[in-house]
Amino acid sequence: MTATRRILVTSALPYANGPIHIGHLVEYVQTDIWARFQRMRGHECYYVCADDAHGTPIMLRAEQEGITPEELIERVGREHRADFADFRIGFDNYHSTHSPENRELATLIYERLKAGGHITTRVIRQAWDPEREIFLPDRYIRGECPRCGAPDQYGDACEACGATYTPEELRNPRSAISGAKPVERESLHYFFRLADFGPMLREWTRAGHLQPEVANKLDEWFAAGLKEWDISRDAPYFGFEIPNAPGKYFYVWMDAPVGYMASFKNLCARTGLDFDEWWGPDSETELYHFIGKDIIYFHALFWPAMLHGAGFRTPSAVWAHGFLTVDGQKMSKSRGTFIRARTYLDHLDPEWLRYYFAAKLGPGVEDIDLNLDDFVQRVNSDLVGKVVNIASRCAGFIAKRFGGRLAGALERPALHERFLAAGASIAEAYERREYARAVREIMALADEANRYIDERKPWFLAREAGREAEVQAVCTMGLDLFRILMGYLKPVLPRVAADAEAFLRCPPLTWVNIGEPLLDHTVSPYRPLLTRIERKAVDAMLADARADLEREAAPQPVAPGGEPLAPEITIEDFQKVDLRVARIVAAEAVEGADRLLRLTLDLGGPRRTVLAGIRQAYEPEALVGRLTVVVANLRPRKMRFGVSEGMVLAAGPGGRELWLIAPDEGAEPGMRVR
RNA sequence: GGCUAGGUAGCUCAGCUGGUCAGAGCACGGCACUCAUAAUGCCGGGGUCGUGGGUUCGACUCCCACCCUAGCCA
Repeated sequence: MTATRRILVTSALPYANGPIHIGHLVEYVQTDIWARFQRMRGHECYYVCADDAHGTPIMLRAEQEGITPEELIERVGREHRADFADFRIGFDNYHSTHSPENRELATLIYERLKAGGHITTRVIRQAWDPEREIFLPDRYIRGECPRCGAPDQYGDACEACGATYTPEELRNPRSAISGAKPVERESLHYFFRLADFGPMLREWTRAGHLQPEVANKLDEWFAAGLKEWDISRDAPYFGFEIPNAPGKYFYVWMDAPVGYMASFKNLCARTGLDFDEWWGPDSETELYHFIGKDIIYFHALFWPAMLHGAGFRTPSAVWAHGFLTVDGQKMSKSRGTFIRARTYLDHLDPEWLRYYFAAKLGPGVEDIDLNLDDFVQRVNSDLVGKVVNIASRCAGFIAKRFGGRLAGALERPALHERFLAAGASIAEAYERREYARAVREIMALADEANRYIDERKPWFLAREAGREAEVQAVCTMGLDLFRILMGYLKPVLPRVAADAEAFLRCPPLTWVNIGEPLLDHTVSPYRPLLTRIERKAVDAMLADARADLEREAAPQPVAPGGEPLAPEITIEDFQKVDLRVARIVAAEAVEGADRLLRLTLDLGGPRRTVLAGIRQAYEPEALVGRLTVVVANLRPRKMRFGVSEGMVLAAGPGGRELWLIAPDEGAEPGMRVR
């Protein structure tokens, strides 16, 4: 093996305004497997991440919840950490972009870029919400698509026809925050002169730091020309203020990737690592960023340019992956396939999903599909039926007949060697992020191990007198093969591997010690290392996911009292309704009508007769003498039992559940209600 | 609309630079076995490799057009 490498890996920073979902997890699982693999190889490998905590959406969401942004990101950060921990994502550090380290580094990078002449300013015109007094990002302007006329589209693109445009082109634009019509307003913005780094980037993107298909994509962008990048936002904004620029803040995407550095710096403070050794321009360490394909632009252009321009090292590689679909569909809220990490954890074992992702992940940017039927079958047959089964079918003999004692020699050394030899190819697959290939090769070995046991038939030998030693030898061999398989799967299945180590009573498996068989060694009694997935549990999870969404889709103001709000009216509309205080001077049941009471009302002068449908809720006697409110200018309506000259106001769904509206003490009949 | 990636057995996927490349796992059918969380082993059925053209002695593999899916367009 090569000399010890020094490796720092990152996953993209999840945004701190919402929960982790299983789509996010593809990336964290992918990165975690890679980091665990590197550590098993004996390399020095750190895995850091952080919450991406700045920007307009977080500011607005906090406001909506009536808390400060700091409180919001603290709470979401706690949830994120818990979700990751439960999925056994083994971060060495998890930090936040809203941290002193990030402020310091973002500011430093900015100042160095400025000193290098790479920052420029320019006045731009932007949509402004006159009611909320805030500049509106494109996503916060809604209106009709200028091309196809679809209503309620974002300010940058139409979801119906796919057109892209600017917010100014939108028809009938409205602020998504206040509903006000946006106006144009000028503001001084700060720009990063990306084109200054054109030559450097062209070289960097073709120097093996990116996947070939990603490099191809960048060529397109180069061809289109590198534009200046707008890195400032105006107050009010939740983020870091730009030095010497009051009221101007770093755009969230400016300080987000700096969060990688900040998190590592925070780790350095805790562990004594030397930050400069890892981030200095001549660093000899390796730096890898795992990202989703949607944020390639930021990581393959802006980020290397920023780092280079500020005198830091550039990444060894940026690796993009595709998105997750569920049962072939984009994760969809309406289909109930939008599954939160927590919802998954409430019903299913995280190791299952880690395995399934690994079995599907390759080095490219293709999307992967979580097919739930396939998920159940694949995990059950591969992991439970094949791998774990090997231990299970050998352990019984070893425990019952030999008190847990393993034989002193391997029954078939050549097979042991073949399993070890396969490790090179498996390691190469992990290294290249060809996890699907690694898993295929490991499962082929598991098939072989099962064939071996089948061939030697320890259950048959056990019945023959004098062949005990063979039984022990075969099962020892089987457990040796199992141990090697567990070692190869350990990056994917950390919990199962740890339990297997406890069962085998062996030191933590590494790529280095995996070749050392356990001989003349006592193992613990076997306990099932992994159980089968039941389709029922998957369905229960889906039902929960749907319930989550319904809760979310029906937020408080949508249907107060279980009834949607009527269309908006103006104050003029309301003033047409003449509401008056009335005293009920007489009330009697209407003959022949189950629901009606005939009320005689005093409106401070004229008397009115009103037929009210409240009979199931009120006894006539109880109403006499009390005050209520009546619609006094309602056109009289002729009913079967007479003419009703108005309408009394009552709340509730109807029947017995009706409650008359009454003015407070002091109101007099005839007073108008406004 | 432009660009990128992909469309291979019921499902999930391998198939490098054209000539045993038509494959694997799961599912399905039969047999064997019973140590194991009904697990395992052996055998088998099943695909005109998105559609239509073209290049070639020969194409899943190259070229063109079209259809479908996903993503990107700062």
